[in-house]
Formats: sequence, structure tokens, C-alpha cells
Amino acid sequence: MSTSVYTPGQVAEETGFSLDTLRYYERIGLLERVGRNAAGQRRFTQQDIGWLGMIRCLRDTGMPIAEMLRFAELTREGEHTIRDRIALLEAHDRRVEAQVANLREKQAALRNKIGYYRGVIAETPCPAAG
Amino acid sequence: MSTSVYTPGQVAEETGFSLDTLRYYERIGLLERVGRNAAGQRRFTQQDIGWLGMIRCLRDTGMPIAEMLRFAELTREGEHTIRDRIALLEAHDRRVEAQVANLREKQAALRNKIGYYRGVIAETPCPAAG
DNA sequence: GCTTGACCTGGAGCCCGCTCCAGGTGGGAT
DNA sequence: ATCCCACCTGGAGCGGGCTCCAGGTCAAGC
Repeated sequence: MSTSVYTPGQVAEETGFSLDTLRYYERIGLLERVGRNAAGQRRFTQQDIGWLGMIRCLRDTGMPIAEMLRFAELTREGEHTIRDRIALLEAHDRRVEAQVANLREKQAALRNKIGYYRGVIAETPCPAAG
Repeated sequence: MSTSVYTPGQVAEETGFSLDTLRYYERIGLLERVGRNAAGQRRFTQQDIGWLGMIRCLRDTGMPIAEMLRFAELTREGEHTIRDRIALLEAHDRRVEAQVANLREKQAALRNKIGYYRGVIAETPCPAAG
């Protein structure tokens, strides 16, 4: 299984992005032009897959595509942008933290509500026996 | 300050929903027809605000509007739907839990990446002194 | 030799959740 | 009396992020 290249289907399978999404990401430049075989079909490298893993992390944590594009750009520009990349990721990390905090807060409120409903039921044990 | 009704502006202020969003929620039935004054202007009750708080929790935790509508419906149907409401909220709670877990997992990966970048910088302390 | 199916392209379409607009009404402060 | 501003309605528009489609090209298995 040390195939050094992967077909679109394999990549979709592995990354969880749909074929259309993979093409879309390439179109908008989030994915650098992917290599092709003689017939013009995409052949992804291990590197491409690694980058897609990064994209997956950023998307799943709610980074908008515009910002991922910025990050992609920085990455392409080379090592001298590493500080900028760190700054970008750290800012994002803070947003993720806030996101989790908000989720937890709202979740607590919802659990409260569930508890309240349970109490209501406890007072009226049998639905139609009031 | 114990105004028993609130203007749209006050409600927007307090709930963080925009005026348009409040009207939109009423239009689609997420908010039951809000009371009006003689001139036809909305006057929200304390109850409306409570409900909006619930909506806020559900939205912020990613519940789609269609499902909030379902919840609203159940609520309007009365006490005999409490078990269904609990079920709905519990299912949602599980999704929220999964959401947080995924965020945490991806966040850890991103922090890893930041750590990696830091390592790269440590090896090349001065940007142009390679 | 033919079918099947994975893939290609460019472009249109879709869903969600708002957000904005035009044109109009009322009501409170000065 | 006047001004201004908050509010009203119905309906159109928008931004993000895909997703689908038509029409076509290879490549391998039967």
C-alpha cells in the first residue's frame, strides 16, 4: 500500500471530502494544482493528502475559506512566512477556544432545560392520569 | 424597569438577534405571533424573551432551523409532548458533545502544527541569517 | 469489440440563514 | 406643528460552501 500517488476516489475516501469538493478546492486555489497522469486524471501525492488534513482541521474548526486561502498563500510563499502562519493559527486557536466555551455554556443551559422537563414529568408520572 | 413589554429594539439589544432576524423568526413561525400595540408595532413579552433565549442556545449549538421549528411545534402542542421534547434535546445534546470532541481533536492537531512551526523557527533564529 | 465506470471540464444551481430595500405609518421630544 | 426615528410590510437579494449536470475521454475487464 505504499502507492506513492492516489486517485481522486481514494483521496475522497480517506479525507472525507467529496470529489466535487476536492475539485472545487483546487479550482479556488486552496489546493495547489494537483498532478495529472497522461490522461489528465488527477493523481494526488502524500503531500496533497497531508495538506488536505490541515484543511480538514481548519474547516472543522470553522475557519472561513477566505482565511484558509490566505494561509495557503503564506505556505506557498515559503519559510519566511512561518511567523505569520503561527500568528494566524494562534488567532484561530483563540477563536476555537471561545467557540468551545460558548458551546459548553449553551449546552449547560440546555441540560438545565432537560432537567426542568424531567421535573415536570416527575410531577405528572402517568401521561393521562393527571 | 419592570416594563412588562419590550420594543423590537430592546429585544434585539438584549438577545443579540437583529431586528430583521426577529421578524424573520416570526415569519417562519419559530416565534409565535408577537403581540402588537395599537399602531401595529411589536411588543414582546418576558416570555418571548425567554423563548428567544432558548432559540439562542439551540442556534449557537448548531441546531438547524427546521429542527427548531419542530421543537417550537411540540412546545405549542402542550405538556403531553414533553417526553418528545426531552428526546429531541437529548439527541441534540449528544451532537453537541460530539461537536466539542471534534473541535478539541482538531484543535490539538492545530496546536501540534504551531509547535512544529515553532521548532522550525528555533532552528533558524534570525529570519535572514540562515 | 463493447461495456462499465472512474474520471474530466465549465458552468449552473442549490440550500441555508439571514439581510436589505422601498415605500409607508406613528409617536414622542422640542 | 414639526421633525425624526423607530417601526411596519412584502418581497428581493446575498454570501458561503458546496453540489449537480451535460457531454466527453480514457482504461480495464469480459
